[in-house]
Amino acid sequence: MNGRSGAPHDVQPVAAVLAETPLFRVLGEGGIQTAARAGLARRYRPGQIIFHQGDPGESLHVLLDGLVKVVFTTEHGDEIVLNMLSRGDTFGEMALLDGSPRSASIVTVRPSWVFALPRARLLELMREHPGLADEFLRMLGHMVRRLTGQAADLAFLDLGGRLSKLLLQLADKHGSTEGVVDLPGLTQSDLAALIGATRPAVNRALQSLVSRKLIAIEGRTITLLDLAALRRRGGL
Amino acid sequence: MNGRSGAPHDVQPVAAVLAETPLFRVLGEGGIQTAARAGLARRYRPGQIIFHQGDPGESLHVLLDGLVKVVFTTEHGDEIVLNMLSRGDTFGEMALLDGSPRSASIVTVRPSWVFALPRARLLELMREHPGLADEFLRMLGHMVRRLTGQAADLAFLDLGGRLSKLLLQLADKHGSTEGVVDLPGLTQSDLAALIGATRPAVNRALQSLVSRKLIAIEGRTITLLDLAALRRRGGL
DNA sequence: GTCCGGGTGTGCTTCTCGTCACATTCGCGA
DNA sequence: TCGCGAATGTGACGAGAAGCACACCCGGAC
Repeated sequence: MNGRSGAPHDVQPVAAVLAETPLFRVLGEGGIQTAARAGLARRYRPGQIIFHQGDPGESLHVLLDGLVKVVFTTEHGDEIVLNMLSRGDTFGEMALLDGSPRSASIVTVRPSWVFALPRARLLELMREHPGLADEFLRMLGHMVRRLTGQAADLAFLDLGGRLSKLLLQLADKHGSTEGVVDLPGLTQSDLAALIGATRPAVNRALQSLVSRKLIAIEGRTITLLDLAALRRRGGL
Repeated sequence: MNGRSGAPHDVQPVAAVLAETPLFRVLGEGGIQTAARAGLARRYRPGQIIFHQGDPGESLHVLLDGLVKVVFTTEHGDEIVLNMLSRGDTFGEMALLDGSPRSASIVTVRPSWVFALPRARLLELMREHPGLADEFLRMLGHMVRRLTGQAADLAFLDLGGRLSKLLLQLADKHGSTEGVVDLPGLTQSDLAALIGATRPAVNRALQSLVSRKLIAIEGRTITLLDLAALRRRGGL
């Protein structure tokens, strides 16, 4: 970190994170360096918007560090959080499928460091490395599966079930320690938007889990005490 | 129709439908013929299962004629209908992204005629016609958008709203006449599974729409009387 | 014709969860 | 250190929809 963050010059740290992602790993050492030089890294403060739903989309993004939420907004202003992303996750893939506008907004929750690769550069890379295209398709498959699962959860699980499942997922994907959800900046309103519920309802559901000793809350840190019971509650 | 339905020999009628699909249209006259010969067409009675969720998936399918539903089943046996498909629609695309098992089952609602193209054949075609790959990606983009919309609907619309929206979509996509949902074989249970609700609740919501003169029901035919009001009810 | 089964229309009860309203606490900046 | 706004914890109320039960209707099999 030399202060000139976002400059295409400090390639090494960018390449280091890209090497951790399933998508870019297939490029190999050289390809990753090329990719890192082909894009631009930028830093964002919490609460900033990386791009808006509806914007023209011309780049693929990789979250080098930090935490962001994927927010879908309806015509009436209702918001649902489709996903939380942390280090090594990619977003903005939809722009590469067709030229269509961004289907959701990306909002930072914590200070974040984001790498953006123009569509044209990525297509070049794909031409050179067919494995990249394969991996890209695998990503899309995963996304479709996750979305259908989310729809099924909304249809079949009650609020407590959805919340239990969400906590397990958050701890698994973004938790620093096993079985702990410690995500500064993530409010109960965010949790509510992730499971399609209201903030007061989420609060009550959390308290209910606390009283049954399935979780413990201190400040913004949620510790999962009874994983088995939570999984049962979440329909797993 | 010569009785030997499904034989790879009667290429012309298959090619005719393929030419109507956005995906295969890009192949041009010759490519479509090749594609039609590379796959297999089969006929199904109502209620049959074309493939099961969990099956290994090694082919892309095109619905040449008929009506099928895409059913996702949870571990507990709860079912949600993700989509209805009619003539010219494709399904089973997920198998081509990765080698993963089918993510949903396909069940015929009416007598259906289905074309199946093995994964390997499709990949060959894509190598020859790069436009096919582009079109395929566009399809996936559309699918992702539809799924996020579905999730948002489940989160924000009440049962009546989801039902209104569904009726508009069904009339638009599968209706024989403008503003009419005439889908023999499609039960109220199916409607319920499409919007994540119970069958009695759907019935009541339908009756409510009837009493307010937004729709009319005679037998299995639903006529949409007040499109504007339905759209409003469905959050459009 | 008669039986049977699946699909449809309704009534009733229960409970979840949205809505509104408010007190309390936390965290950050002046 | 104080103060203010945001985030959190609760209470009361009502609407919506699930669950359960049952009557009716219609079409096909025998």
